[in-house]
Amino acid sequence: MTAKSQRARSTAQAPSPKTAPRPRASGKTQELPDDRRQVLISEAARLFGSKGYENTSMRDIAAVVGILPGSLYYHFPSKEDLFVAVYSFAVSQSLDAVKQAVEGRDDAWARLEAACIAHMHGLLDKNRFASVLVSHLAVDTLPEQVVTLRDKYEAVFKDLVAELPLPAGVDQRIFRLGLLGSMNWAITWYRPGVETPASIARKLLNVIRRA
Amino acid sequence: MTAKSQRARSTAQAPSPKTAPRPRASGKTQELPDDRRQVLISEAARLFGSKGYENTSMRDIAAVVGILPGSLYYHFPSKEDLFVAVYSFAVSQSLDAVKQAVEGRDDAWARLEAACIAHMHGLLDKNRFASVLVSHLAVDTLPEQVVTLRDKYEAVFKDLVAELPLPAGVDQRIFRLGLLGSMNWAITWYRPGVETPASIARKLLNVIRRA
DNA sequence: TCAATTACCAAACAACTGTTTGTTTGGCGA
DNA sequence: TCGCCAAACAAACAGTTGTTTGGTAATTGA
Repeated sequence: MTAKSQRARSTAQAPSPKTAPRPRASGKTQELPDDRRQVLISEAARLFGSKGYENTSMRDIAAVVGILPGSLYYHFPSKEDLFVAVYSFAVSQSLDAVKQAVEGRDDAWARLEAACIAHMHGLLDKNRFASVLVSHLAVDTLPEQVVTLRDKYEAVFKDLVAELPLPAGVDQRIFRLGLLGSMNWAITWYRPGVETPASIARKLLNVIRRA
Repeated sequence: MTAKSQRARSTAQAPSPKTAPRPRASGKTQELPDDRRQVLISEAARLFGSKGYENTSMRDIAAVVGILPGSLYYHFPSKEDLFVAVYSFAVSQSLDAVKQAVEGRDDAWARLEAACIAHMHGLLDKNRFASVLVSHLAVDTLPEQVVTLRDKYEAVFKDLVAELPLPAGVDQRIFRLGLLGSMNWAITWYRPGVETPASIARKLLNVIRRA
């Protein structure tokens, strides 16, 4: 994500094979003839999320997929484009999880709690598909699209907070940013153990929530 | 902070010139013959804090100091050692600021508020000497010494929280981690404007504090 | 005055980075 | 059977990275 990329970035979204891609012939147990692109995104997400963007090389990603580095460029025009795809995937996954957790519940606090639990789950649990969402700290080096996606995701929490019967004098924006911060920061200290992501989410909310 | 450094790291704390260093002969207006090492640390802190560790090269640091890259290795045996020095400096600075802000106050909430304001100030204000404290997200790639330093800093907040008359059922640890998270996360969204670091600190605390 | 030390320069090093290029493979529709 | 095309390989490219080495002015203590 260096400011000066080595080549100009295309805005295209990669070849996007409309015609069904042919299944990989090689390989022992025939895997699903699944969308190859999605596999790349998922594996890259895991690496970006755990090691960070700058500490993950295209060679790393290629290796875990079982491909040569150059071959990645058939699917994505640049590393940054790959990151955007990964981030976009993570946002849609998290959005789905949060929305599904919320729906059906009536009480505003219960809805927010469900959303927080879903958020923490995506952030800290085995999959950790959401961890890439918070793997980047230097915001001004983030591609514009990514910032847009992040805002889109956080808008859900904006709505949930708006529903809350908060006492006058409590800034909704600060409330939301504080809550998200306290949750996102958990990746710096969380270790699997007695406390689950869900229990942490509940406790964090409990600190904020008035008796 | 790659797990496998290119060379083994020394544990030494750099030459540490006890004898007064000679003033730079070159250069127009004669700067203070100040401790050179401290200048390096300060400039490196600014770069690490704003661009992040991996996006800051030894050449970047050398350039802002007006030195050749290799010359840095006279003062610090490796980039990682330099980072540890920077982090250590940031911790001691922040510790001083927080302790000074707290002392003289009696009320537990007032003490915590003063500490939070000091913390946010160091994090977001012009100097931003504390921003390097939160510039790293992947904790397991952090040098051990840095983790120790971080814990030492956060211990102050541990004490401040312990003083608080919190209602039963509120986990002190979660309270502290949540508060620190909500503050530290502010570097991802704070922009200088109407809201000051101090006002943000107060509002974040106000969300947590019970009426 | 002279040897030692401090703090640097100049130049290179190997390893690694993202990326490009040309080529090959295998299946599918015509 | 033929040509097409998705998807990969193989190999290199140029630039950047942290770091090392050997030398050299300026200052200092003796």
